[in-house]
Amino acid sequence: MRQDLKSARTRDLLLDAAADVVRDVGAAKLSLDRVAHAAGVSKGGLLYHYPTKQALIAAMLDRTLARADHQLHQLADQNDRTSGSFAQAYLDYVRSGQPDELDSATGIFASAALDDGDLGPAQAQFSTWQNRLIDEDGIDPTLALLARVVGDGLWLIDLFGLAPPTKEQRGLLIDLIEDLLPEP
Amino acid sequence: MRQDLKSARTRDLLLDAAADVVRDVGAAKLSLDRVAHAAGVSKGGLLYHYPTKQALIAAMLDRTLARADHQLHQLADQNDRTSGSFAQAYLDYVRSGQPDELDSATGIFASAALDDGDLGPAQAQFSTWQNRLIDEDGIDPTLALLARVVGDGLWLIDLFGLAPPTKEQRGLLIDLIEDLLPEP
DNA sequence: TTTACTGTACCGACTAGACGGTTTTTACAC
DNA sequence: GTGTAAAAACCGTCTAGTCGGTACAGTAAA
Repeated sequence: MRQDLKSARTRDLLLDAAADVVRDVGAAKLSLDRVAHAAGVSKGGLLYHYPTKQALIAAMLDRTLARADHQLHQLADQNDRTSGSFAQAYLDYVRSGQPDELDSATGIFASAALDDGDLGPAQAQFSTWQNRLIDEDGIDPTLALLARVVGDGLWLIDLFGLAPPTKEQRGLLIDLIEDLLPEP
Repeated sequence: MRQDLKSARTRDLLLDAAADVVRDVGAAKLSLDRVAHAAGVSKGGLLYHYPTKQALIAAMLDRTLARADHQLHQLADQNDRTSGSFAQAYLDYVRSGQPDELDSATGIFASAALDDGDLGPAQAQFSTWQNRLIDEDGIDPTLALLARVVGDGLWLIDLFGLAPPTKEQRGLLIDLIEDLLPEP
């Protein structure tokens, strides 16, 4: 239906705007007025789609997690390994550095920082990834955990800007871990 | 001077209370009234010591970083290695899991989440640690970076509760990395 | 007629910070 | 030691403003 398409487009636009606001002025100054204005939509229009601020933030988080999950699975399918393909994907995901991961981070960040801060969906998603790595990736669980912790570590270090390593340092680190993984 | 002692005690008390508030109700609901009430002090009294909310948060962050830095150096002095003692300390710091690291995290978390979110001091501190690991620890820089990223990764995963690994998994992971480090 | 909005006005709750006043502690003269 | 004046530490209220959410009347399109 055209309405649904248009509606979905506006809803995505609103999430984009909310992510922009978080990136530009910080999660604490994420207000409905600001998001509506950034999206070129009236406050009433925003509330038509997301009736509460909590709903808006939950949607940001959902989209963030869905996108990351999709990209991880795509990366896992691309590399032709008999085992460790998900661990490999985890490393591939953070190899290059900060492309739009910062954008992706805003969902989690906003949800964590804001009022209720329901990180439940994020915790569930990370738990799923962790299980997939540990139980179903066919490699030593400790190696899988290593890939996961390094991946998440680099990603979170980038998110907060806590002295992120250079691209070269990052590349060497990931090379080192890939050498530990069994042959494809 | 006695004033200084008493004053310092109250200031510490206020920082403790602020950390409690962040832990109990979340960083977004950290208000001056709440902190003052939690500390058993009036709002005016709080503002006497920390004239703005920003100053209070900055002080939380400072104390958090100073404590972590102190503990890291203490751990580094304890282990008798000719090289890699700081990397070893980094791993020791996160081996056990969440003792009071969550408490330690509140400073960074609150600062990041709240209004201005000046993470400058934290970024500087992490940068100092990173340099110390890479340049002065006498081991392969990539191994040093590995210890750092795994340490920070586990710590940040704990902070957000993003499917933290069990104590056993954590122990095996750190054992694996310690095996990679050169003999003491 | 339904969907998808716009635009404005408004309410109640909350909050940072200012401010004037009060108690406690310290410094020092005697 | 004692009195005392000043400084430090602290109290409680008030103000100005923000923000989430509601309400509602209207509009354009399908």
